Amino acid sequence: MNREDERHLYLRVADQLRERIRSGELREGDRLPSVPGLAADLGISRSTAAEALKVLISEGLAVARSGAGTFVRLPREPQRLIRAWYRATPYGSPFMQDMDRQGREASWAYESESLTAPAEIRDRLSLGEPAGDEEDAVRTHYVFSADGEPVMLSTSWEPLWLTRGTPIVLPEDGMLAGRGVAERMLSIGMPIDDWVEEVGARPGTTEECERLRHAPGAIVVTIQRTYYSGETPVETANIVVPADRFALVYSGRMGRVSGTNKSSAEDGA
Amino acid sequence: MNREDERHLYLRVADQLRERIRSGELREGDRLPSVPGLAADLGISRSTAAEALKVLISEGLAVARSGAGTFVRLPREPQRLIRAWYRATPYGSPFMQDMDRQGREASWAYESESLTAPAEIRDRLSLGEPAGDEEDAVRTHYVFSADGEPVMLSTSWEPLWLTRGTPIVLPEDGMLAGRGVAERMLSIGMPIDDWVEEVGARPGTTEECERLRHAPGAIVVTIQRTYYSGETPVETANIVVPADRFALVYSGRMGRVSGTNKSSAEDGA
DNA sequence: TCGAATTTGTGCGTATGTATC
DNA sequence: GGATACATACGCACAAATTCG
Repeated sequence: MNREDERHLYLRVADQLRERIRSGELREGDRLPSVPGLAADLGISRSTAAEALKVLISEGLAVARSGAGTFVRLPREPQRLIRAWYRATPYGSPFMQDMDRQGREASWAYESESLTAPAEIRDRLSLGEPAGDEEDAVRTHYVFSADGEPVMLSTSWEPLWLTRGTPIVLPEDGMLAGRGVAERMLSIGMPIDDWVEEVGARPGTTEECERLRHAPGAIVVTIQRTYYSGETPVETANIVVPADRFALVYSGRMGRVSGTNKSSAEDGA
Repeated sequence: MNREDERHLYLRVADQLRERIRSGELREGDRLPSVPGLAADLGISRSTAAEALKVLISEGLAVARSGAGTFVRLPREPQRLIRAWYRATPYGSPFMQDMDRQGREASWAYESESLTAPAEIRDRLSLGEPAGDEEDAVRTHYVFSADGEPVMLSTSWEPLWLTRGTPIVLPEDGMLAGRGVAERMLSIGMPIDDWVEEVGARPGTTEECERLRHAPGAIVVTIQRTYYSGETPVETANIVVPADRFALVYSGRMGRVSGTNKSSAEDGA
């Protein structure tokens, strides 16, 4: 199965351990052979044994606990978060819909504040230069939970010029609280037409991992989402989900202009 | 500036080097001090000096080239890979289009083979149980490069029952070589209508990181893409991109059934 | 073209600190 | 407290890749 004889000793040892995990001999949470143990069993040096374990750790297949040992940590089958479906409905919050679909109980906590948006957000919301230190956006921090366990962080920004004086200035206030951005914006005559999401991944910050009750430095998937009403950006959010628990699902149709777009829909061959 | 006295020597050395990069003293492509050099200058052991460099490498701030040295590699603003746009055209390979749009020179290498698809792929292609050890799929490994640098891996699977006996059995053979799946499938009367992508992130495997010339264990974004012609899956691929270089962009319209879908379009209030 | 010098990578050995059980 | 385990730090030797005269 190996493409070559695998020149390096520590890689061969790593392969061997990986195989014992793959085969099911070593299971989630089991202790891997210790560094001195491996060294003695295989007649190799401790440094080399340690090197082999580091390979598995860097691949995310194991975690080391100082003083205790090195333990198998299998990647979980991730839950699917449906981010786009070509039959998507615009009502209710996407997160709620998803959890409903999977029969999990969704809940969330939030905290809103008006302030002057930072440069990156100004850009995404086309806010232009700040007028002195005037507050021009509402920021809301969300922590979403499924079955009581925190699973998603979101920081949402809405321009104040849009919502000032309307009943929906505060996202989680009034009749439409918890109904999602789309419905709220519709209520003030700004129906959301388009969305753009930019997806990336990075190690989570200490704060993010704490809030998600996650191991420090664990990988998170980040989404920068912006909603548009016509050409006007009406909301943007930075969303963070733990990568080992969630996969994002996008879906669409190819080769045709979708929906009734002003830029005339021709029929693809 | 350091939050603590930083107990460990190799971390202090790493901090020092990182600072020299941050300050601009060391620039993109510059050679960092060599292991023996560092050891001599700072009066530390070679192993510790090497350890310090490994920290920078794992942070993606440097790359080592065996025999040559260790070089600064500054994080770039991530390139945007456009995965979905509601004005998308079905012709040409998506990767090529993207690189064109960004004025980068795209190239790729590939390797095709027919074999019996593994369980996970059978599932995605609706292949059912394997008939003995009969080959029933064509697998193609791709390495895509931009400006000579490998940036994306893809393993594509196509069911043999579809393409056997047609001019497009081998993806990179014949007239339509390099034109992308959509065009090839169209040529045998299977136009691609729908796509589904499942996006996740994890540490790269040793092999993936090698192929991408990336630090071992660096974070990769994974995409599982499946193309459908009607209800029939005609291709599926596992795509891997380094997370520190790319962000995926998805975009769409909200609240309407897109395109002319057979499953009857009702008009949302 | 060849070889010498340099550099990273691997592998070995040892010792010490510190966390966990 | 004692045994065990990982993490750091030191030392050395050699292989393989690269660079340059």
